[in-house]
Amino acid sequence: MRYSHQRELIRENVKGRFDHPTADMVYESVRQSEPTISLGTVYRNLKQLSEDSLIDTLETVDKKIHYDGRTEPHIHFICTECNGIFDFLLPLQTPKELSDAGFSVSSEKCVYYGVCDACNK
Amino acid sequence: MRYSHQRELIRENVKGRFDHPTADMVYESVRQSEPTISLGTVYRNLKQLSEDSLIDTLETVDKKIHYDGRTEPHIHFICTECNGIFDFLLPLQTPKELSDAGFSVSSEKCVYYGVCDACNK
DNA sequence: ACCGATAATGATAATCATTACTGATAAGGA
DNA sequence: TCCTTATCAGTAATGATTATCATTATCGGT
Repeated sequence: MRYSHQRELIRENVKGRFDHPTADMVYESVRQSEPTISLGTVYRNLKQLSEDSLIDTLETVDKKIHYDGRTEPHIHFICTECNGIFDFLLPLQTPKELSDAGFSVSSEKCVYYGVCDACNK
Repeated sequence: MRYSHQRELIRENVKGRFDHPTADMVYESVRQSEPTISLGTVYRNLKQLSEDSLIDTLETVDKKIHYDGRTEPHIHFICTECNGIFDFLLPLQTPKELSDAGFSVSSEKCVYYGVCDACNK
């Protein structure tokens, strides 16, 4: 991947915030210091950075893709009242530990990624 | 919710299959027995059924919403080679149990849903 | 320091899953 | 049966994301 000033700004922006921004949110933020940057450039680079695992993605909130500067293992807690997204670093808190912290869990969704038995052969 | 023939067909279709279909896949299938059903009707009812927890959703595959007739707790395994979606019923298999079954896990994403501490007050 | 190949950009058009709208139909209580 | 209104079929609109394209920037080689 060849260096580019725009991509570096985008990477630094996502790495330096913890509000799980969408492409548009990153665009608005980076635009403050780089007013001529294009929305397409932001989309293109966010996708590229996540494909190279330099940033992470979170698709389970609304119809938008949210990006996450944290690359260490952690889980997300989504509040069904305020739609806020909270990080909980691993090792994984038990539901009881979460409820003690004031977070009442009503459901969870867990997805594993990997290679299935058929493709492993 | 008032009874409707179309909604019943849609519910039965999703409940009777385990390939995590998209709205379009349900549409094509239900259309076999109900040729005049509208795609908008399928979208409307799938959304309504999932909001009432009669079916489940899975948003983490591609840009489409996948629906799931299983409502009992289970996790999904997504193969990064063939994009297949596999169900693993709870109690949760350990990564070792999965690898023994031929499924090699490379990453996982876990989301809890509930009410955060601020909204609980 | 210049050249050439090509990756990356800005601007904008296209895509496509989903939602909204509209007039007609049908469920179900009075 | 009549009335209210949820639901329908058909279709237009929405909106996030991706593709296109002419121009610009990066960077290894000369």
